[in-house]
Amino acid sequence: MPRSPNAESPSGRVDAPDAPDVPNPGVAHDAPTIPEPDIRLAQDLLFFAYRDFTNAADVILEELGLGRAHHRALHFIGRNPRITVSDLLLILRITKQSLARVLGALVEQGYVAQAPGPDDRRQRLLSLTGKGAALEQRLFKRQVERLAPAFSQAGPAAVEGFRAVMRAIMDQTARDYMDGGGGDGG
Amino acid sequence: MPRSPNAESPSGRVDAPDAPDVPNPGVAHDAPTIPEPDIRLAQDLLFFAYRDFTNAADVILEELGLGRAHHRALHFIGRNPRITVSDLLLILRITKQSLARVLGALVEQGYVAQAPGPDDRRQRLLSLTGKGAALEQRLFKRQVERLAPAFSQAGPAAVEGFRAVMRAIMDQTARDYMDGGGGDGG
DNA sequence: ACATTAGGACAGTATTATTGACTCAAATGG
DNA sequence: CCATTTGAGTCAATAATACTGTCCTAATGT
Repeated sequence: MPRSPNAESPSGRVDAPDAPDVPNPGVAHDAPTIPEPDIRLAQDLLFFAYRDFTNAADVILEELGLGRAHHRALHFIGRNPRITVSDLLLILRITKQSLARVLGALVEQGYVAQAPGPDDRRQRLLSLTGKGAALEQRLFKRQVERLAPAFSQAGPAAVEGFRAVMRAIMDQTARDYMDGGGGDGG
Repeated sequence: MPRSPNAESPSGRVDAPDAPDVPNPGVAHDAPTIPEPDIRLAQDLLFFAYRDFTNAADVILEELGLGRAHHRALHFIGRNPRITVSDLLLILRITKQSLARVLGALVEQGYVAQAPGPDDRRQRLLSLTGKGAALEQRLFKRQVERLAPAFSQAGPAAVEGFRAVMRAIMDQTARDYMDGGGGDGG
């Protein structure tokens, strides 16, 4: 099993926005049949852009003996303070055991704090410590250095298009996360 | 993709947040200082879109006992017939040993053929066999099923913007590859 | 009381990557 | 001709990230 066993998983925080003009997901009924070269180009774009985007923070991570998995956890905890372990697992779509190693290191090194849930004391609500927030800011800055010039250069209209396309590429579950409090209100 | 030791570029062009309104003669024009929420959003978009894009082909790969590394090699060999091993390494940015295992499996299972270079007989020019092209088509189809509806839904203008932004995110090396024969001409 | 849930832990394995050193054959240059 | 470099392959060891299955505790809920 290479990666994720399932492509879709029913998530918790589903705040269903009624889809606009999405007919049947998966099948383009009347779609103008995108030419193959356009798709080929998009494959390359996704590979190179994602690779170089993620590479941006690697120097800092390596200094600290952390990896990208730690960065991802840090990012999503920072964006969702007091998130439960379960909800974080749903976002990352990795197994509990995979997260445990990464999260354990982050807690042990004082980047992430755990607090018992007020309603359910079994929960360990995750938040960044001051140290964790500082590191996340450092990592974030590196990615800003890559993304901001790209956005400026491409212009606001292009950025709008970028957002629309990227959003349409991901699954409904991920769209739901982004619409519901994920990252902007939680 | 766990990590790469070489980040390859501190991305020379960095606009300092401390120096806001300085006109920048070198590049297009000065950045209107992209708001942090826009960058945060883009981080999430890149994570989810890339994840779900790559997941699309996983079912087929798993059937065949192959991984994403095999898919990437298959993709870039398909797009660059008779590519040398060295050039493939430059595109993928992995080590010879990492490629060797993947490439060995693809050759052994008859997906990729090696031919001695006509000018330099040390080279083993890589191409897809019929079987390899068929598999690549199958994998490609899965990704079309994810990308084509996204493109149709977002519209041509959005796709243009998507391309501009993604292109601007990657390093110069990758842009050069895409401009030069990479993928469309050889 | 009992089943379920949240979280953690242990043991083992797979994939993809890394480094370093080494071989071999072909090309290249004094 | 011979020495060096280069393209490719290989061996051995290791790291990071992920997976599986199983078991455990404590809190919840019925």
